[in-house]
Amino acid sequence: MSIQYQGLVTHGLASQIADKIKQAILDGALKVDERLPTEEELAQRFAVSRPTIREALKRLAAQHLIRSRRGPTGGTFVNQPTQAETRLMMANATALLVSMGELSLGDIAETRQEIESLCCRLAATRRTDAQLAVMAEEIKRQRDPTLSDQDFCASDVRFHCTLIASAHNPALELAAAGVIESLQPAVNLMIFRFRDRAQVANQHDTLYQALVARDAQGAMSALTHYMDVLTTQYQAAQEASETPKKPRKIKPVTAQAPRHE
Amino acid sequence: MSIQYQGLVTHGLASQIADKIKQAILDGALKVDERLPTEEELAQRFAVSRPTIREALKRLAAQHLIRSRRGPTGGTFVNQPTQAETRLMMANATALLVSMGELSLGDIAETRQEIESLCCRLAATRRTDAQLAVMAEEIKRQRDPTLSDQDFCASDVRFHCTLIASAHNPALELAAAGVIESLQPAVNLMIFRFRDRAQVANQHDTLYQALVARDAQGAMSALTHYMDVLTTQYQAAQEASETPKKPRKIKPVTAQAPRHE
DNA sequence: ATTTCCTATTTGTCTGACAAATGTTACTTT
DNA sequence: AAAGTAACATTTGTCAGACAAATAGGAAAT
Repeated sequence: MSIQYQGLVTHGLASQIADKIKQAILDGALKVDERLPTEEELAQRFAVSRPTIREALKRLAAQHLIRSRRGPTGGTFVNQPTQAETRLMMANATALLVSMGELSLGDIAETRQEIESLCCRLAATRRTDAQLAVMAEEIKRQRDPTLSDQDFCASDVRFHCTLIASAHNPALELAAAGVIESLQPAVNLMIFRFRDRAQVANQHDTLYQALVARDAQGAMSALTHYMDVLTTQYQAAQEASETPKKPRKIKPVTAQAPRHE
Repeated sequence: MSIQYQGLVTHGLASQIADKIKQAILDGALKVDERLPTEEELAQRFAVSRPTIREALKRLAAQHLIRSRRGPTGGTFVNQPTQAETRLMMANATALLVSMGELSLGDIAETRQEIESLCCRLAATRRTDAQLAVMAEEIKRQRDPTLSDQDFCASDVRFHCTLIASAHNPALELAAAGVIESLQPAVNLMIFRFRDRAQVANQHDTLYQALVARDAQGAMSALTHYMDVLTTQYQAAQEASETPKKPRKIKPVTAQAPRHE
C-alpha cells in the first residue's frame, strides 16, 4: 500500500510559496524586470502573514531570482540572471564541495585539463585578435619580475579564462567555471611555494603561439605539459608540506559574490 | 580616487549575517552536521532580532548550506553538500539562463557534444560491467514499443547519465550536469514530435557496442552521429512549428528539487 | 519492562508596529 | 514662471512579543 504523502505540508509555507513564485518565473508568467505585488498583497493572496512572504522572497533573493528596492516605485522585481552571476554560483558550489572533501583535486584537475583541451581545439579556429592580444599582455605581465605573487596568480586566471572565452561558447564557459575556480587555490599554493613563474609563463607562451598559428594540436600539447607540471608540483608541494593528515586545507578565496538587491 | 564602500551598510543586516555564517562554514569554523546556536542566541550574539536571524538562515537554507529541525534536539545544522544536490542546482541555474534567452540551445548542444565526447574517450577504458549492463538495459527498454514517450525520454536521460558516470570523474559529471539537463527539454520536444525512437535506440546501441569493445573512436563517432541527428531534427521541428517568433518556448521540466530541511 | 502521556525545547508562523529609503507633490522663493 | 526645497506617501527593512507545531526525553501507569 504505497500512500502518497507528497500533497501534505511537509515543507513549510515559506518554501511552498517560494516554489510557486519560482515556478511562475520559470514558466514565464512573471517576466524579467516585472514587478510583483507588494509583500502585503502577496500575503493576502497566499493567505499568510508578511513574515512568511518575506522568508519566501529571501529564499529567492539568495538564488538571485529577484531583487528588492524600497520606496514608492520600489518593490520586488524579477531579476535577469547573468552568465557572470551563474558562473560565480557554480564556482562557489564547486569550491564548497571541494572544501568538504566531496570532490578530489585530482578529479578536478583532470576535468579542467579535458575541458581546457577542447577549448584549445575550438579556440585554434575561433580565437579573435583581441583575445590573442589579451593573452600576450598577460604573458608579458607574468614575465615582469616586480609582479607580486598575488598579481601573478590573478594573471594566470585571466589567461586561462581568456583561453576558454576564445572558444566562443558561453555554455562551455559556464561548465568550465566550477573546475577552473576551484582548482585555482591549489595552483596558487604551488606558485607561492616554488615561485616557478618562468616555466608557467613559457608554457603560456607556447600555447599562445600555437593559437596564433591556429595549431590546435600544438595548443593542446602545450596545455597538457602545463597541467602535467602543475600536477607534479602539486604533489611535491603536498609531500613537502609534511601534513598528510589534512590534504585539503586549501581555502577557497573566491567567495566575495557581488551583492545587488 | 577609488573609495571603498564595502564597509558600509549597503546590503542589509540579514545579508551580512548570512555572509558571516557562510564564511564560517567555508573557513571550517563550523563543521558538517555541527549544530549552531539557537535563533535567539544568534540574535543576541549578532545584536539583532530573531526575524533578521531567520531571514539570514533562510538565505543559507535556500543554498542548501544548512538544515533546520524543530524540537529539543532540533536546531540548525550545517549541511553536507552532496554532488547530487549541486548537480540539481547547476541544472536549474542553466535552465533558467536558457529560458531567459541568455544561453542558446546551439551553444549548449555543442558543449554537450564536446563533453560527452570526452566522456566516451574516458569511458572506453574505465567503464565497468555494471555500467554497461545499465546501458544495455536502457537500450532494451527503448526498443519496447509499449513504452510511453515520457518513459522513453527518461530512459534517454539515464543512458547519457550512465555514459558520463562511466568516465568515473565526479567533477566531470558536475560540469556536464547543466548542459545535459537543460538540453533535455529540446530533446524531448523532438522525440515527441517525430517519435524517431528506433534511430535513437540504434545510435545508443552503436555507442554501447563501442564501449564494450573499448573502442574510444567508435564511441565518439557514434555520439557525433547521435548529436547530428538531434540537431537536424531540432531545426526541422523548429521550422515545422511555424512560430519562429518564439524560438525558445521550451519549458524546463527539471525543477522539482527535492526538499529536505 | 513496555507503553503512553506529559513536558520542555526549538523552529515555524502570526500580529502589530516603527524605521529607513525614495519617488512624488505641493509649496515657497527668486 | 521656474527652480529649489520640504513634506508626504509608499514600500521594504527591522524589531518586539506571542502562540502554534513538532519532537525528543522523561515520567507515570499498566
